[in-house]
Amino acid sequence: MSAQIKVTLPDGAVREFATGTTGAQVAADISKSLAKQALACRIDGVFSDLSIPLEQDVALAIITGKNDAEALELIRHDCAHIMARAVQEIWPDVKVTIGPVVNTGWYYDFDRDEPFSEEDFERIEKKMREIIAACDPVRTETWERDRAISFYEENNEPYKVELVNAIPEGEAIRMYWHGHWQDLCRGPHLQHTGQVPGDAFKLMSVAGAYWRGDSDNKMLQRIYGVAFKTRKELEAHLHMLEEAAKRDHRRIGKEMELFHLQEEAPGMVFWHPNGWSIYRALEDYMRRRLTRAGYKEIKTPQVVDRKLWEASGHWDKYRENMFITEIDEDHANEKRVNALKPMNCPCHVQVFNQGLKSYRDLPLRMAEFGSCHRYESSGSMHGLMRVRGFTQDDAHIFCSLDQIEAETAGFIELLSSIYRDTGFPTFDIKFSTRPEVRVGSDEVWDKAESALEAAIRKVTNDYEVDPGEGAFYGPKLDFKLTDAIGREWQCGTFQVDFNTPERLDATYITPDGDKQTPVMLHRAILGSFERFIGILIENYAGRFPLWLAPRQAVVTTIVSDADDYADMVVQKLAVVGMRAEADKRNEKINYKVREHSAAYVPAILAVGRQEVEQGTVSVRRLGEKGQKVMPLDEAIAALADEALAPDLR
RNA sequence: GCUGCCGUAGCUCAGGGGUAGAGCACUCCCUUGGUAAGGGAGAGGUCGAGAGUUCGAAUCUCUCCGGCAGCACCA
Repeated sequence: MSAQIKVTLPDGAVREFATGTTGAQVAADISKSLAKQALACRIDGVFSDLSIPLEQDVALAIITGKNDAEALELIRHDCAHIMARAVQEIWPDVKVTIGPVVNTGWYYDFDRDEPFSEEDFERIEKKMREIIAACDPVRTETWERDRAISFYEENNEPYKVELVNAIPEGEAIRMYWHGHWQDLCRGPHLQHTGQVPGDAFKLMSVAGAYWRGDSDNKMLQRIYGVAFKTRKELEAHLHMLEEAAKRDHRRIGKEMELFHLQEEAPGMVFWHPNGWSIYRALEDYMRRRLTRAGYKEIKTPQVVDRKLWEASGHWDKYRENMFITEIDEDHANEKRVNALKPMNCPCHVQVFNQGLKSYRDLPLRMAEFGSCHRYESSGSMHGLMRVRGFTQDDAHIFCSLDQIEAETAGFIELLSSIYRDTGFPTFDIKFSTRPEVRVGSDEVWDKAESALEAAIRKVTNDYEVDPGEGAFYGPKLDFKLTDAIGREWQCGTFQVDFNTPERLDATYITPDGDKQTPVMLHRAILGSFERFIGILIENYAGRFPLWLAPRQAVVTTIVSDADDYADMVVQKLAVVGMRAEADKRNEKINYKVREHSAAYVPAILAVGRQEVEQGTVSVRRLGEKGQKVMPLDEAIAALADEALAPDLR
């Protein structure tokens, strides 16, 4: 009597079932083992629970552990719920909020007066394993809004009430139960708690997080966890984290004596000789690249009267991030307030404004290694990655609307080449278009956006569009590069600006003899030297290529009879422009090799009696096991060649 | 800025109401050794800063400064 529906499986097979049959029953019909392994399903492509009754003809795909990404998402999502249940079983008065899946695991935000400590983790994990071992069934129902609200009001879960109220009209309100424990959730979830591997998750950390991500709201406690399908994968992940920690630029910076930070100047870098050597190698390289690309380098003041910042709009919109200077009243001749520049753009317009400019001067590319200071909030600073005093590889291109496309294309080409040279062959592009609140006519925006997009297309079709995320003064491109362990860093930027030149009265004379406001293109490739060097340190894990390495070679003696010879070798290396030092200490060669290897010196040249007699050096390269005896001149020539910056080879 | 944690020798860290310890690094002595730690001796600290409690504080309390994780911020 009951109507039949047709279920099409991924292999094309069609089976008939009674209306209302669930995905789980279909799986059981196919095989017992599938029924057991089934985690969830896709109904006409929609990620769903196996307990949902099928009401019409559908395409059904059963998801098992073999469907990697989906299985992991399910496991992590169930982990979030199981953790929340464990927490509420241990501390019944804790309020639950939200618990989504994130890259390698999940988090769940709780409202609890007393802080969670990492000592609590063991207790929570134990409880989670009990819940998993119980194999409690998961079930789901769709409820009316009023019913859900009164349910959560009765259960004293105010955050859930707020969440239910926020669900848009027409969207289903799904209630889930993992055993006796209940949560509001989009789903889908596993068939029962026992499908979460009990030995492949771990609670990682606890931290504060604002309710709904708004700093005006109450701060909740967020517990992060990671989860995988097997214990082995969990262990591999934890191992990867250890390896990443070893690359931390703050740690390597200390080990290699590159730089330090101290509390008298929070967020400002004290560069040591080794770190400054990397900085200079990079700066010299960038200077050559920019010059060759048609940029003119300038230098502008760091301390500038507030009048200019008022004109640029920074005083109004950015003052809380600016360092304002104070001049001793007894010594100041005049009352004036200055600020350290947080950006270079207004200063560059001042340079542009000197003398009358013609359309023949455009495009005018003005570059500065601009030292900027921003009063960043205390919690946002992070080693070299986010600092208060930094140097941008900044430049502004003054051009006409018609020149935007060619300038964009030229920029992307330069940026790709520089990223390749510095060890980052792949990077992502994000294209941000006009926001709601903006300056400039739609016609001008049309032109700017299409010019930018056309320019990217010349390089790649692989870019992401972020609608509405552009600056109020123009559309922009952001460039994120990927390091050796797959992490992404935003460095480069390219912004079209219709606003600043007008505010600061920049003009040029057109072929018709009219005055016209130029377009200003803000652009950076490294972003800042500080941050980029931080990324370089982590990318290379301290093992810099020769052209960047602070000490490119150490010439170390085996016996003191070779001291003079070692000095001579260092001299020869210096003549070909290499950064080399002699190590004539009274230590065994084993000890010296160990020490210099640990300090990531790329080349160790050992000299003993044999080398002195034969005019050779014994070359040991970082990361290689043995060493190679080579004629001195040959060794030096090879090293000198390799030590050249990529653009000079 | 917010929540939590942390601040002891140059570095990594232990300790903890009766004014301090380890390893490495450092200095000196012996050792001239052929590719990732040769041996011995020595020196080194107002326990982040200030205030409070106490007979006594590095240890307990408070405030501040700085750091770490995350959140917020990053035109």
